[in-house]
Amino acid sequence: MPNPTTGSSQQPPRTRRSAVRVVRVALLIRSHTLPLLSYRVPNRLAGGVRVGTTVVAPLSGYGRLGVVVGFEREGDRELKELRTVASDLNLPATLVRLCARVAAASALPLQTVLRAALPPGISAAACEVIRPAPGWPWKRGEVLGRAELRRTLGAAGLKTAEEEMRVILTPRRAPPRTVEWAVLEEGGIGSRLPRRAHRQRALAETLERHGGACPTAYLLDEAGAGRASLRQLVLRGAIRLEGRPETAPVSYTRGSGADLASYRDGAGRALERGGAWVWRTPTPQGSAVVAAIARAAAARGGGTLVLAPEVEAVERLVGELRRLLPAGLTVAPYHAKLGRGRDLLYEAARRGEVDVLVGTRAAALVPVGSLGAICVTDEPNEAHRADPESHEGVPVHARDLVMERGRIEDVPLVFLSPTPSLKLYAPESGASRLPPRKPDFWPAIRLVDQRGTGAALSSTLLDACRETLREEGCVGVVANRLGLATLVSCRRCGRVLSCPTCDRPFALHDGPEGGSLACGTCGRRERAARECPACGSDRLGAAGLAAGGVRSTLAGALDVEVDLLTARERDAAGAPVVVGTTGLVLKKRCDLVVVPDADALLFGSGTVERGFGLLYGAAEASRSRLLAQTRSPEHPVLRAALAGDYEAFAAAELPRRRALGYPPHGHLAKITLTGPERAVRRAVESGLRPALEPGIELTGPSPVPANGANVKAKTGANAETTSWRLLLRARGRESVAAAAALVARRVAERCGGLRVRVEVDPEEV
DNA sequence: AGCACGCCGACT
DNA sequence: GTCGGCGTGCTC
Repeated sequence: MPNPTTGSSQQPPRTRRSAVRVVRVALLIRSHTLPLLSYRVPNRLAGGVRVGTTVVAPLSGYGRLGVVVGFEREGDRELKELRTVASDLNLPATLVRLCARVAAASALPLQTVLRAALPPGISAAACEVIRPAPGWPWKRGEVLGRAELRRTLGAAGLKTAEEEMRVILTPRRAPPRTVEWAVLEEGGIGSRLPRRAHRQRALAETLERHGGACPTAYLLDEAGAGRASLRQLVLRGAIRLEGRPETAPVSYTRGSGADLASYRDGAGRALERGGAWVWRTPTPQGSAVVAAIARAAAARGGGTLVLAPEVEAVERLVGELRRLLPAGLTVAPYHAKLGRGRDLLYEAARRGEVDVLVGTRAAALVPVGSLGAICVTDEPNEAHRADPESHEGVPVHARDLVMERGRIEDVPLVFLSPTPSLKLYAPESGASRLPPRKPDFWPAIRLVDQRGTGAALSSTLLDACRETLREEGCVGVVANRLGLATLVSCRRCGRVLSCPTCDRPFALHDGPEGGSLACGTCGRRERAARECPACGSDRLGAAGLAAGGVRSTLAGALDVEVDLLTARERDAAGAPVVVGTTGLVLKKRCDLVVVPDADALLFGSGTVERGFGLLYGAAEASRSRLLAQTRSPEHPVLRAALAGDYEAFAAAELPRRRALGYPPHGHLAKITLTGPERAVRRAVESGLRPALEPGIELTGPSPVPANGANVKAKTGANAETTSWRLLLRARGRESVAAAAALVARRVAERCGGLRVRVEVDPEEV
């Protein structure tokens, strides 16, 4: 069978005579059901068309941007011709193959993945006037939007104009933006400034330090001056302002490389042997390990692609790499917040001008000239996968994406984390292991057995906090649940107040009139009840450790200011005690880290694997001591996490995963259908179940409350249209993905009222 | 019958 | 993404 991305094996396009005649094209329009289409290559374009060439091809009369994804033998079918090639958007053939694999493995349309691999901000509607017809208001060579052409020529007129090649679609990179620069005039300023003009002097000095020219945005920021001072300098004739084309934010390293020696062997070994490697390295050593890998790659003449989970981590890493790597290498960040600069970086990386490209998952598909290594930091982090709900980027974990990329481009991969995901650590994943690095420091651990106590915060815990505060240390308290309490129950009959739709206990949130009840699953909010709905008693009591409650209890007991740190709020910044969610509290290092409910962290929400990582991270974030309260002090996962013993954890969990058929031993796809129950059931029973291949197991549909209030608002879901979950399980990843893709296509084609979303191998089910 | 509207499938 | 076909349902 001919491979769709490499072409038929019968007629390899080698010489001019056998140049490609017919190509398979993925048109980049927002339609999830449009198949790949075939076009004839006109003689004038023959030779310039290969896999990865971006082309303009007609579809219902109009030109469309597309990517050549394969060849085909000439048949007897009448085919339309390609119109032009848009050569400054071409993708490397290897990247197209990667996109095809990613699409197949994730049940996503190839078009969606290709779009993510193209430079951001393409103007796909720009048309160039080639041969203006008599009477046209435009001159030859003029570029204008398709909308304007249509307004003047009409729909039919535009079609004819395109067919006669009077105008052609010219998809192009985002036009370069100009930024304002301040330039020192001849003769400088120096003594001519009045003595009191501090700001102007600061500006002038900063400008001189930058060699006499600098973008004004940086200049004002660095000198701490406003535009008024800048104006003054212009009026004095000391400087002038001018527009210059924006440049990619590529910077040079300026270190010595001296701190990297101890990681040289590991990095060298991975790059020498190639393939995928897991390197268990303590989080604080992460930057140095990345630097060592980048250095080893540079020594072999290759660039390095580094992936970090969040923008903030990317920027931090760029700064540290500049400091750690020997002078003379180029480093650049790549993430969505760069705006237009991202497009320039894409181009610089493609031309091989960036030695180390550090980016978020958006960078995983960026072409990098002479790529020598790929490095994924904080590998198990879920932020490495785009939220499938947001429709931004490819909802595939960067780990899985670069695994494929490494294979196709034959580039060594190194995955870093002290607690790698088990699906990667399992020997069956194909990743080899480098000798793990020991943490430089591990805190003293104190485990408080809470069995048989009613107190939420033990006296041991409070004493430990007091002691740390006496020594002027800081305390970080991990409480992942928001609100004052995780549940409200009746003290008389024991009834737990729960959400009527989700049947999960309500959390108690702060607010007027006794606060409100909030459902963590669907986002439902209610006024806090005064009486038990079951027995009418007014003896309702709140329980369960939540950030807000822990904070007020601690503030009262310790008599200090306590900062609450959650995604939403942060007050009392700089307080000696911080209570908050793991991600935020563990970012800052504390002398004492307190985990008041280790059981909730480990088993409360999500997988045990994630809980293990969080607890391990809590220990890493401590500069001196860690205290954890638990009701299962003997639990092996808890023990392993607190002892920093990942190997013991993996040894216990890996056989369990194998037995359950979790990745990489088996694969699953999570399919979410949104719509009325009857339509969902009909679609599943008549359309899907009979179409499944043997060996693929289907469970569901089971109702899933839309996750969070914001999702509900976005999708307009209501009581009649809830979401339904289907799970597909099979041994092979490709077979679940294929089945999931089939489901998605069938539902999209036949069941108009339903929305489908597919996630292959989600991090959590 | 005549027309507006919306859904569906084709487009290469 | 764009278009035409066709069915539904409403109006003259």
